[in-house]
Amino acid sequence: MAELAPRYNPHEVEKKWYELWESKGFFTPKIDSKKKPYVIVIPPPNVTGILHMGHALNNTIQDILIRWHRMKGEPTLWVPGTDHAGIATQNVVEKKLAKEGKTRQQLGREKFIEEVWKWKEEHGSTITHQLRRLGASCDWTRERFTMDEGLSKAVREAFTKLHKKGLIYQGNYIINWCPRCQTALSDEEAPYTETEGKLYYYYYLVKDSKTGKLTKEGAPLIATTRPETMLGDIAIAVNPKDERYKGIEKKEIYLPLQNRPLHVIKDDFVDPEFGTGVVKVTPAHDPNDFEMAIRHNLEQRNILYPDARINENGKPYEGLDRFEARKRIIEDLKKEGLFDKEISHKHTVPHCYRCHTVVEPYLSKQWFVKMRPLAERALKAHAEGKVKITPERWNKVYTNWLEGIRDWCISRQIWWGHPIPIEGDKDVLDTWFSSWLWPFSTLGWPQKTKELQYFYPTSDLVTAPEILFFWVARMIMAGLEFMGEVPFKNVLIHGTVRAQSGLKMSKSLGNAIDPLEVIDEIGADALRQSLIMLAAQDVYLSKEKFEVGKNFTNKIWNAARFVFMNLQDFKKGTLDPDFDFRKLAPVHRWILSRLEEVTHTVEESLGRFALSQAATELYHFVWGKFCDWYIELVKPALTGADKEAKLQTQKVLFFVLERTLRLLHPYMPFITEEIWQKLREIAKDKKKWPQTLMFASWPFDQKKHYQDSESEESFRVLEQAVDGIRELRANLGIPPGQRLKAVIRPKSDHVAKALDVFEKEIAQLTRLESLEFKKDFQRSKSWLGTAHSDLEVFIQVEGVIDPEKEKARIERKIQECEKYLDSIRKKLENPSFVANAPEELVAEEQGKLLNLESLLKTHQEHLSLFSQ
RNA sequence: GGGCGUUUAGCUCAGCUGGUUAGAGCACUUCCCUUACAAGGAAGGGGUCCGUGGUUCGAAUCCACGAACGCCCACCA
Repeated sequence: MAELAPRYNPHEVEKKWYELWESKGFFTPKIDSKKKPYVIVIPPPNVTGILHMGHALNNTIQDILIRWHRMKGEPTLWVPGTDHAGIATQNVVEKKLAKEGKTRQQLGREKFIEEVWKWKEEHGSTITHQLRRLGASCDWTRERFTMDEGLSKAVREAFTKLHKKGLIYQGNYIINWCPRCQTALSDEEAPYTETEGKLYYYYYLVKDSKTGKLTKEGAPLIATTRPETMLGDIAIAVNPKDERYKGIEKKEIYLPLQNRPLHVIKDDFVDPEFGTGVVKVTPAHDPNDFEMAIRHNLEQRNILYPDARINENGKPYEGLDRFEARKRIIEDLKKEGLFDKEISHKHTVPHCYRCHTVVEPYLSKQWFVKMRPLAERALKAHAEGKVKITPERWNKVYTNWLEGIRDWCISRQIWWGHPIPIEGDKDVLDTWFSSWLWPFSTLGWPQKTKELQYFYPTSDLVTAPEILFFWVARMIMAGLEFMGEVPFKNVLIHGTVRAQSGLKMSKSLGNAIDPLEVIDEIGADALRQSLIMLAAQDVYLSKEKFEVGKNFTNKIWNAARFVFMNLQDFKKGTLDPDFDFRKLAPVHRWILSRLEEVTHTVEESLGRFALSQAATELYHFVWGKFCDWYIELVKPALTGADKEAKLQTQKVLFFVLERTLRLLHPYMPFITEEIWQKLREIAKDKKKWPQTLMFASWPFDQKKHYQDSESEESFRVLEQAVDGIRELRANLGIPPGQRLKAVIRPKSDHVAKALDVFEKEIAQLTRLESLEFKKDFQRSKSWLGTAHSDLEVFIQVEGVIDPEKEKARIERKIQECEKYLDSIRKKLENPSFVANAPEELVAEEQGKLLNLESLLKTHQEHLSLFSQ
């Protein structure tokens, strides 16, 4: 006979079932042309990654959707994989080499790439194993890596196609350059951070027409945040409408320190309000100046080596780091008497998203994708409703970005990545150039595989908002471009997981909670349930927040234990699916009606991606209805002599538990499978059951909606009656075991009728000696009562408590309370106590005060019972 | 400079399209180890739903303005 261990042991259970699921191939869907598949592609985590709470949330959501659809009988595919993460991975391997005293340059390119692959073989599966621990039901037989052969082929194909179409071009442009990683970065990879910087003012030089000498007299004053870039100045610019600088173009302007002649140009870009109204023009080191240089046909003068040291164009500062050069140049300007002032200036500075080094706008030859034509189709598809983003507000963010899209710099000067298939080019492609093909490259594209045909386009994409531009928007463009169809129909954007402090969780900040540690402590199900219940929006995590899930797991386990303990002699197996519920006793009809209701709300909530709401509904059904009321009500029938009543109860317990496990399974796959398998063992029609709960049918059925409003209404009255009696008992200090006589005065005939339905149950739950329903009950002194919306409840206190004595007892308590309160208040009103005592002590006293005040209020209310 | 989000109990947050007395978890108080569960059960205390004004028979919910905090985007040198 099946029974459950006194304690749920997540480790054992999780290992056992996951291995079985995976080894039996349960995660691999069968292609069935008659059925519409449900497909998700995983946002591939970095191959260097280890599972953090963001992943845990993201993948729990996906797994819930996947398991839900799988139970609905749809061929369900979740494609897993990892991303080669160019710069990140290269950094990791370089660090490893550094420990061995080696650099990648010493190794050479080929050897280095070998090292990376070696690293990948050894460590690359860390995160996918961690996903297994979480319970993720990915089809691991289809696991892909963005650098594996098939995907590399897809990348080459995509590049070639776009190149042929003229959508890929090469050119000298200002790009974001990370001097540490020594590579170009896309705009998205160079986020701006607000920085407290300086704005430096200094004079340029003008050639005196008489003496021919260079002087600051009559020369323009210029403001800049990056004085070192003056070494690359080609011109100065003013706004053509700026009256102050009328005729400036006739002057001969020279660059200080290098004493080079500069052009003077007029351009609308210059804002007369900012700084001095004169801009130094440095075409090779500023994107705006670059644009101006093109408009005015100016030379571009590069002054930096790739590592951001000054190059030979910047003599005499050659060899100095950019920030060192800045210092020296300011000093030299001061020496020459040209420096005017510096003021503090808040501005935003781009930083490398990988290493946080200040990014340098840098002129170099790079590859670009012309985005405008791609973006227009993506916008059109979105406008036609082919892709929907949830929550709704992200749709505008998406369209705004596409409308203002700029060309995408796709070449990177690193070694780890897809080589550009153009001869003689040493660059590799941006990592995202492989990820944007993910929804179809993983299914075999450019080959026309049957997988591609069947599973594309995918269904939903689940992701954090951070990569909406990086990834989601680009996938939509790629899908339309290469497949002629959007890659997914829905994008679900979930909240960001943060530490309690509001900061992003990160290892380096030491505020991270490791999901695996939590799984070790309380199990994957508890982690999943907690995360989902919390994740209605952004999640601010702390360890205590996992209590909800932990306690819930325990509750489910114990409820199941109770059921099993009472099914020992249960031979009749399952409740027939087409059993007529209406023949059952009201209490059974009630729980079945509630079960049906929760099934519908869960279905409805999942349908609009309100996963957190569905989780909360289930939680309250299991705990608040099934455990707190139904199990309690049903206990006597299970131990009583009425065999028919007992059997009926066993059947319903079995039925409700089994159904509930199915509803919970997407959220808590392990514990539900464990219990469900035990139910399966004792089921009469075991052979009809699927091998796993994963394949049990999802219990929602639109056509068969069982609702029993009569028993539900009666139950609401029962709750009021029971609450009323318990309230009186607790408030009057009557021991729980004390038998009582009670009278209920219903407020209407309707309520009276409802009361009759559950008369026995009311008496049972409140341990009554007798219970009467009297519409015209007149209270005498020996009865005390309380009112609820549909009824009033009275209990006889004569012989149970002495009302006078009880009244006196409460009055005494009130006095004690007041006395204590008084002493605390005095203490807190004493200024020297508040000033000198330790903070904790003061806080403690204040806490006591609040508690006592509430206690006093309670006592006073109890006292009022006697003066009704 | 634009855009978005958040503000509800001591703490962390639910509250979907406006509708009984605004909910949950944790914490707190009192009682209870009742044979599923003390990681539990029962009974409680605690809320001018950020502010102001408006729409409405009715507003935590809708609108306007404002405040605080947070996020995203943007070429002000």
